[in-house]
Amino acid sequence: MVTIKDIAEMAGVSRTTVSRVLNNSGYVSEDARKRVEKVIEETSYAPSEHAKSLRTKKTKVIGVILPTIQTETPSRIVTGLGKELSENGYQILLANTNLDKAKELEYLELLRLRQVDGIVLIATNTESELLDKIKTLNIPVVIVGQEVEEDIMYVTYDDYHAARDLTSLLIQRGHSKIAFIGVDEADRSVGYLRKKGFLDEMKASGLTVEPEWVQKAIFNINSGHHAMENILSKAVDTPTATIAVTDRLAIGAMSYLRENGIGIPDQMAIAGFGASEMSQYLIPSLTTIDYQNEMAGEEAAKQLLAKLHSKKYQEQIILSYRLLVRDSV
Amino acid sequence: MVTIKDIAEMAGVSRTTVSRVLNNSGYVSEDARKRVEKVIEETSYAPSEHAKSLRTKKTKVIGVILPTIQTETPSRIVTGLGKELSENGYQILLANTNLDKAKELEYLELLRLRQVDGIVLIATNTESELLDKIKTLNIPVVIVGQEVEEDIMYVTYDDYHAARDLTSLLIQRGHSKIAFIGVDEADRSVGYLRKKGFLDEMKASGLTVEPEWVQKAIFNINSGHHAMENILSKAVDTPTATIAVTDRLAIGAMSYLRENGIGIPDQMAIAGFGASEMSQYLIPSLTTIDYQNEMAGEEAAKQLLAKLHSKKYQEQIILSYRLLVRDSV
DNA sequence: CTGTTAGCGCCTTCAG
DNA sequence: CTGAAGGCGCTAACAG
Repeated sequence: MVTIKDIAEMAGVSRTTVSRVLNNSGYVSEDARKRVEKVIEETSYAPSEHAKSLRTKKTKVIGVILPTIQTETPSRIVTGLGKELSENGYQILLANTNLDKAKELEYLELLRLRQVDGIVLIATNTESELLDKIKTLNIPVVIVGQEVEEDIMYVTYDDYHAARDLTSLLIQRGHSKIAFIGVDEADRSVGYLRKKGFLDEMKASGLTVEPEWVQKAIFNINSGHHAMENILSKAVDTPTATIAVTDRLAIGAMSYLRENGIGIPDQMAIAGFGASEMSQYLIPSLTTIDYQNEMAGEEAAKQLLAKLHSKKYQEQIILSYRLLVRDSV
Repeated sequence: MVTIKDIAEMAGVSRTTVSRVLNNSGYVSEDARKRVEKVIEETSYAPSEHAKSLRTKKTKVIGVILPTIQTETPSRIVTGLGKELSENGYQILLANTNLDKAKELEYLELLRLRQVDGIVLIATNTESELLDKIKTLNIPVVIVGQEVEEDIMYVTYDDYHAARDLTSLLIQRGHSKIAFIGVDEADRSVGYLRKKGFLDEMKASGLTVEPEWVQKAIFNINSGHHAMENILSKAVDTPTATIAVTDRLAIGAMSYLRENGIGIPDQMAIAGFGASEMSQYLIPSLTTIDYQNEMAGEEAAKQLLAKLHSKKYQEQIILSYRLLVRDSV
């Protein structure tokens, strides 16, 4: 393995000088620089990142913790992160919890040991244990997808108003009996805020919501199927529209409707969240909310990079959304 | 930051002894071990990975190069990789080429500089430039998704026979005019082998294939839509079945059929590859090939770990598949 | 403009 | 069973 020492000897200078041309720091004569660069070129030498990290305490690595990589939202976020980070010479160390909440804490610790320069946490909860851990970490952390206390950086979406808008759309279309397929409220963004937006908008329009219309599901297609079954079998007063907090839940719900010959949107309108790629190819195409996940990833990267370079950047970001009105309503 | 030196002092031993208990190497008296462990516990000390790497030349990091993270196949592979690797104390450094082939080479080099212990390349081509680079790398590399020369480790799928089986199924169902939506043959697995399987099976059954029936698409849903349009508008003799080399292409094709009131499977049967999650929720549900992508990831990890620990493990793996016969044929 | 010196935190002979 | 010493490859004062 060729090291800085070899380069120095071959170029007839000291290691310091080599280091200087490597890092573009301090003064180096044009002559010396040329010689060093030539040798570096010839040997295709590249400095050891580990030795550098040991010395500088910087690693140019960002840890990314995510709940799953099998779902569109986190994948898009990581794509956005990757773009922005790689452009700036940073790389991603991936930590996949596979939806195991305990692993979030574990990985936070692991990434600290790895001395990553920063961490992006694609969060599904905002428990205080997690937030406390983050604060003790002493590494810049950005949370994506959840709004948290003011002293932690985050980038999230305006879930509350998205839900209100979507509900409002259905009401405008003449629906007054609207069902809701949600998820656990521990997920503040997806579980709590989307539900609150729905309920508030219903209330603001003077509409009531029967308890049976509100179902709690988990994050998969089958659960949406099951939830729709519950709504239709248990509700005394059958709703004419349903909002599901993710497109996958909406897809599950649609499959139940179709199996039972219930027309969409005539007998049951339906809408989701997330603008999944499939949503436009469904029959009928699904009305949904488009969050710009890739941009969220890019913003998170920018926040982190700004922090690492001691620059100013907005530390709390709430991104907007687009309502994609399609044939399912 | 607490270092091995601090621990040594606090425990009243030398750094060497601390190192020994840390790595479970050499002899340490029960007494000394206890003291050291106690101090480590109290200080929640953890050794610096960088210092360790500098010394040992091992990093416990595996680089993963993939074409995109937004598609199910690579996501599943990474999930499988992650499981197996994290269980063995390895972590993943992610390199996303975003389908830019030039970046494969670039990242290979970058990962070498990072001194990763091994590399998994989820490959979409087998160009010699790539393979040559891999051989000069001097780091264990596993290729996933392509079959390559015998001196490189790989795990891939039996694309050829999968395609033959699928074609055979359609023929058994009475189809003799079968169209094919493929991709560029530079992707040997998806582009070349699946096409060859199709053609060989047709030939073996004495069936001919009109040139217009064979379309070349790219990896997205719209391209499948477009390909189906081409097939139906250009073919003199209209086929009664279509095989698409990915589920996404099949979904695009289905959407074209539906827009044009062409019944599936009555007027046009259709089948895909990949067992995407959506495939079972489509109307009609899509006949497809289930490759066990997560297992492929796990196998790749095992190959790499075996190599790193100088153990024996099969270096060339071709996984089988399951044919999921559903309503679209 | 350049080189010397001194570590960063760890592991690994080599002597006890 | 334990410790001293050296060095992995690099950067950062500091002194020319």
